Amino acid sequence: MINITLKDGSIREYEKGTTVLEMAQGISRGLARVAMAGEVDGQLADLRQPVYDDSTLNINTFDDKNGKEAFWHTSSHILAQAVRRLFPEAKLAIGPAIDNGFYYDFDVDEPFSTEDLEKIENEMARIVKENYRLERFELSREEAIKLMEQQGESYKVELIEDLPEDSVISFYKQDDFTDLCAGPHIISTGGVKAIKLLSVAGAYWRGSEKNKMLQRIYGVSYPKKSQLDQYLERLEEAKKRDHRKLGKDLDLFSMLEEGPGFPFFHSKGMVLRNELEGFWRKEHTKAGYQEIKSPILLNRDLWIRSGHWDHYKENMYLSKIDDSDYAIKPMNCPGSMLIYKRKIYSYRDLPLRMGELGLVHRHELSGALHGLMRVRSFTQDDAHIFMLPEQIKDEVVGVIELVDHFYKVFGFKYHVELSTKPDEAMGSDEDWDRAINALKEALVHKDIDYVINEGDGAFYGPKIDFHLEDSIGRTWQCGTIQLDFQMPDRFDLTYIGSDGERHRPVMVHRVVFGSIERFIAILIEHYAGAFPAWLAPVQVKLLSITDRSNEFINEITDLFNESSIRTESDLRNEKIGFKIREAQMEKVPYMLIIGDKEVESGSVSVRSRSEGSLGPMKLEEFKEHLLKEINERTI
RNA sequence: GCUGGUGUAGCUCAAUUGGCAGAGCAGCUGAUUUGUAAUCAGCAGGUUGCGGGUUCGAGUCCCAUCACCAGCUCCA
Repeated sequence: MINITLKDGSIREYEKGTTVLEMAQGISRGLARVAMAGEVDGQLADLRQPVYDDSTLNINTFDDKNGKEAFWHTSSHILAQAVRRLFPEAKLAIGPAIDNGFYYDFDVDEPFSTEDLEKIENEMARIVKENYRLERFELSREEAIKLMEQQGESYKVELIEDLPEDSVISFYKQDDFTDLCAGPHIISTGGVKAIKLLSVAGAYWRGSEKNKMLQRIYGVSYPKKSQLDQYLERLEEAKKRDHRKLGKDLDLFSMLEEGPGFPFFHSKGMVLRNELEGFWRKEHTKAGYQEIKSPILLNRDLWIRSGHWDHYKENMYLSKIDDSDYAIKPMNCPGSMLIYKRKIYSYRDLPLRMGELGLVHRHELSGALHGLMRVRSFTQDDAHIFMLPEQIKDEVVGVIELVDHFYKVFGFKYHVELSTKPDEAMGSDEDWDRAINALKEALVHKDIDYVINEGDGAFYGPKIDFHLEDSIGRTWQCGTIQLDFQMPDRFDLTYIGSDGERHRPVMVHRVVFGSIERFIAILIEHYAGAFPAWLAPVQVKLLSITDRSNEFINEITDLFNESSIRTESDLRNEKIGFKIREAQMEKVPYMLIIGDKEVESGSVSVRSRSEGSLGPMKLEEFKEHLLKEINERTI
């Protein structure tokens, strides 16, 4: 007999070799019905897996990450089986579960069409209805290769050949369809009640453009139809919020053929930029930053010195001036380095925080461009902090506090990731350990949970990334704090220590917004274009009922202008319903309706974008209310 | 950059097998002076992304090119 510790801490006895599913059934029939995978001693386990030793057990349902993975993994097998039925000549590559669903790569002569997707989806529904059990079996390397060769699956053979010597080679079989797979899977195909194939796209075998382009089919599936509908609704909602559409509708910016990847900001988009930059300046001054501005165009020698010429040239825009090579900056750091080097610093001068809203240009691949999210020219809210080694923790804490403050203003939740030393890295192990520990200490000090990405740091230093979550649950990486062991070396930066000797300062490179352009894109989608008053391009719109109120409206406009409230008036000879409709579609936070009544009483009739009519208010009272809302940056 | 798709009026979209490029909204003009999400009428708006080709005839078919979209890759 073996002892199994359950999630609630209770211990149960089972026969050796009892499977995870049997245990789930023993715990609760309800749980067994929704079980999709298990965790044995924290290791992801298949439901069919027998357990031979004392272990801890956790049953995963669709609500758990592991459960989803098993579910979507099975879905991808159903997809592959359906494709094999309809297109017997298709070769299978790989088919994993992803964050939101699954995909499978196929090698076929003809790309799949939309009609094909429909047929495949129907075939998948049939396989679900036929409710095959997924049987797991293991083979030796030779047998595995032989089996896959028999089935003509050359990609699978390649995968098996690349597996480590001692690895278990497992297969899953449903009906007459067998696929190489590590698992786990749900018990039978019948559990996948709702499936939607979303798209087909080309994808290289093993992600390398040197390899053959395969056809990748993406899909999602859920245990219940209602969950699928909910997911599809969320996709629709995301589409409605697309910043490219709203950017056009709200007249914020445009992307033109004349400058692919180079955004044009319209006056309303500039209001957003200026507000964000103003907020940034104010908060950074408070936090002890100096602001600098370095040139956009700098000569080749600098880029050689910074290392960009050797490692980043493909992405840089180059120019020749008077027979010398120049490049447009793809990053701001070299400029900051030069400013630092202008002086000799004492250890008493550190930490030195130099901020720059720096316009950078990078030649991104044409296929990578995406609205304001991915552009070729953008403004980083950069800053470089030069410090003593023992100041790392305090400085990082300072940046964390700044980032936290910024994201809270916009109502973003966020999570943090810490990336450690990669295989190829510069700097000694001691430097890395000390730096990583300082980063960890800072996070612990601020009581922030974080995920560690082992070996995912840049070769020049470890980093902390901030991933913010928007109003419909998508995450975006924006802020980063990056330690850099390389730049101070390359530019031979020094400070004079208390011992009178020259020392190398530690440098941190950090951004809060990431890029103003991308941040604006995220804000547009986060707020669905309905910006809080402090950001709204037009904060209040004055709507006349008849032209008898024009004079009063002009007086109000002057009054608001004096307080820098962004005001527009609509004096057209139109019905009030029509004016309200337009102002509403422009997502103006407040509308003031001004007719004879208001002129007479000197009051305004207030309508809020979100709450509708608020009734009459004294003019001064409304003004104070709005100013308070703007100054407090409330939502 | 690669694979597939798309490109028609300022915007959203129509146009049978290749056969006179059309509608709504926006714009302009006129009427209407209106109370919380669309007042009515009229007018104007186009080298169908750009360049070639096939054809009696091309928005439609072919070639090339640019941009965009979905992915791959990369990343703020």
